[in-house]
Order: sequence, then structure tokens, then C-alpha cells
Amino acid sequence: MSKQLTNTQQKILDFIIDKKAEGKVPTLAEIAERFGYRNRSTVRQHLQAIEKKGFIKRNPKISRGIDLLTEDKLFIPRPVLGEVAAGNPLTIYPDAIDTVDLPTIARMPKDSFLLKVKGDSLKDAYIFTGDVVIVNPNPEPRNGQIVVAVLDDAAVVKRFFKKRNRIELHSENPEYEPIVIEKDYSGFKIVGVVVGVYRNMETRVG
Amino acid sequence: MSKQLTNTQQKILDFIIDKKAEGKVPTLAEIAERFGYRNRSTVRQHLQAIEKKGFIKRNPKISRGIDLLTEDKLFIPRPVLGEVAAGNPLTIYPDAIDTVDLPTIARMPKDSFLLKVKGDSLKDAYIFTGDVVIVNPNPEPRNGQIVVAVLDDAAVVKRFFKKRNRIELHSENPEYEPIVIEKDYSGFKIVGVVVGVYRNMETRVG
DNA sequence: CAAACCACCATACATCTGTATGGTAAATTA
DNA sequence: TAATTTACCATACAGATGTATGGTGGTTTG
Repeated sequence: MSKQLTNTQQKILDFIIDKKAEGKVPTLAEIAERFGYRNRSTVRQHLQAIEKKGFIKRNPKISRGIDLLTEDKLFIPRPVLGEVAAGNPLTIYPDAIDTVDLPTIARMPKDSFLLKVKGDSLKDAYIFTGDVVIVNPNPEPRNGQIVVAVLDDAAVVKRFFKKRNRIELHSENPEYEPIVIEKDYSGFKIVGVVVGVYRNMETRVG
Repeated sequence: MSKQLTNTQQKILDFIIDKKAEGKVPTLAEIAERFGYRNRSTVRQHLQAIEKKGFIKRNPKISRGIDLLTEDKLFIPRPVLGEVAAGNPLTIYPDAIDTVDLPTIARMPKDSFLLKVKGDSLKDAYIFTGDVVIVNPNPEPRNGQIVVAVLDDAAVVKRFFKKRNRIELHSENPEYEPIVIEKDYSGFKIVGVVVGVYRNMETRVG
């Protein structure tokens, strides 16, 4: 059985996981710099310990050759910037304290952010309470994309269509009439494009 | 405006994207080896062209310092191994031809695979047609996890509970009675644990 | 046709990267 | 108390890595 990591080892592993989440793998030197070590050997010895305990797998002789093995770390906490509940104002957490466990698989697209869905008002788009929408800030959404927008201080999550002189926001549910925004209406602002919806099944224990 | 990539440049970029999706970044040498070049300079010149056209950003002097910029490539195709439609047999595609566009953000956890959901028979778990479930093969699911299992050749996606002498599969919908499997029943096999559900909002154009 | 681009090659080189080895000091454990 | 583990240091080195420079041959394009 793999033993427990020491405090220092855990911090180093967390750093590697964070880097991996950015699509990067740190070198020994980069890890050493991060923790103020003057020497790569120190890092190397820590990595050897971490590997011995079964949390990573290193490719010898290959630079940045660190693979994560740890099943326990399948999830990394990601900051959630706020909440959307269609109709209500868009809540942005002042300090982004709340986090959601995204799979380690989930490397956020650059500059995109997460919003937690509250309430079932988006259920006609098959989005439910507790779901996390991945939002890519984009000043120019393409037609047909689902966007998060603010309309007169109320948050909406709708499908975006740009017509000649106006913008239309369609609901997934055809029974609802589209919202029509005339061009240059100042109370309207696109927050971003909903890239996807992720629902974590492991932590939602029934 | 960034120009079009040439055929060769596109292939190299695709290779980098694939590697990034594995949580790795290739070196010039690795790219050269992949394409049969005898020289890293060839790769370097291609990368310079790709960077000039605005698809990547390179960190000079830093090994494996390639960042993807391309918004068009926010998604990478991932093989889908099969389909789940609760009640029906688990369909595994013989050649895994079908693919789903996962966000570039999505680095699959090791050994996990994707199953496409077909039919609305899982809607009591808020999973719908077109959704992709991320399955982590795991011989020992923990209580309360949602699992994909095969029971008498039919696929089920249920919440898993292990009792003393039996296994219970609960539906999200409390109206449905749990399925009870006595220990050592041979017609039952766990396929894996559902780690999460991802729904791509961009490609599903209404 | 000349100029530009494309797709490759070879050689040379400074720096980065991981490794090897040996040492110090403190805390923990047997 | 002795042995082990943890956490750091320094120096040295081979090979990996990105870069610089210059060359060949083919294809587009003005």
C-alpha cells in the first residue's frame, strides 16, 4: 500500500497537479524555484519519495516526464466565480471562495471561467442545480451558441442569434418566445459563451 | 488576420494538440521523430510559421514551451468507445470510430473512456441523449457512486451500493425499486464508475 | 522570369535538464 | 542511544533541447 505523503511532498505534488491542469509539466528547476530551493537535487529526492509512494510515475531521462497516477487526485478544485440562475441577477462572488471539483481531466480553456447553476430555471436547457457551466468570455458569439448575458441586471442563459438590427435570445423550450434586444440597447451585455456543462457524479452522493 | 496553415503545419499542430490532451507537450525532437524528420530545425521552422500565423505561442528557451492559442481548436476529438442506453445491451463500437469534441480543457483521466448516451432512459439521472459520460474503469466502486454495469447483457447506469451479501443498484428516481444482485451472480459485471457527465454546448446547434 | 514561399537537410553551440554523489542538520523511531 | 527518515545544500557531468546559420530543390505568385 502506498504510504502517506509528508507535508512537503504533498505541496510539491499539488504544485505538479496545478501545473498539469494548465497543460504544463514543471521541470525540477521550476519546482525548486517555486519552493525556494537552491538545488534541483532536493526536488529530485522529493520526487523519488513521491514516486516510491506511488503517486506519480517518472519517465527517466525525459525532461518534464512526470505522470500523475494518483486516483485520489482525480479531481482538482477550481474556483467558481459566481452563480447563474436565469432571471435573477448574475451573482459574482467577491473572492471566488467557492470551488468545484473538476476532473483532473479538466484543463480550463484559457481565460474561461466557471459558473455554478442554481435553481431549475434552466431546466429547459437540461441544466440543473449543481451543474457547472464553463463560460468562455467572448465579445462576439456566433449564431446558435448558448451565451450567458446580463439583461437589465438579470442573468439569462439563452441561445444567441444576431439579426440585422437586433439580437435574439432563444430558449431551448420552443414554447417560450424569444427575447429581442434592439441594437445598442445599453442594458444588455454578453458575459460569455457557454462552452459546456459539466456535472460531477462522484461528489453528489445521494 | 492569421493566415491558413499549410498541410504540414496543420498536421504538426494537430500532433501538439493531441499531446497536450495527454497532459504532455512534445519537444522539437519528439515532433521530428513523429514525422520522420532527421532534424529539429525543420520542426523549428514549422513551429515558427505556425506561431507567426497565430496558432501557438512559444516560450523561447524553455523546453516544451508551446502554448495553444487557437480558439478554433478549443475542442479536440476524443474516441467514443460505445453507447449506453439503459436497459439495452451495452454497445461497444468495434473500431471506436465515433468521436466527440471535448473541450481542450478535457484531459481524460488515465484509462478512462467515454460512452455516448442514447435515449432518454437515464433522464431520471439528468443524463440525456448526446451527453457523454466519462467512465473510469474500476473493479471496486465505492458505495454511492454511479456505475455503468452489464446485467444479463443489458446496460444499466445506476447508483451502486454494496451490502453484506448482495449489491444494490439504485435509481436516481426513488419511485423505481432498487435492483438487487446476489453475490457471485455471474450475469453481472461492473464496467466502471461514472466520473462525470459532459455536454458540449457549442456543437449542438439548434 | 524573379521573388517568395515551402519543405526539408546538416553542423555547431550554449543552455537546460536530469542524474550522481556526498555532505549537514533536525526530527522521528526502534 | 543508535538508526532511520526528512529536508535541505553543493558540485560535477552527460545528454537533451532550443537556437543559429547556411544549403538544396520544388512550387506559387506577381
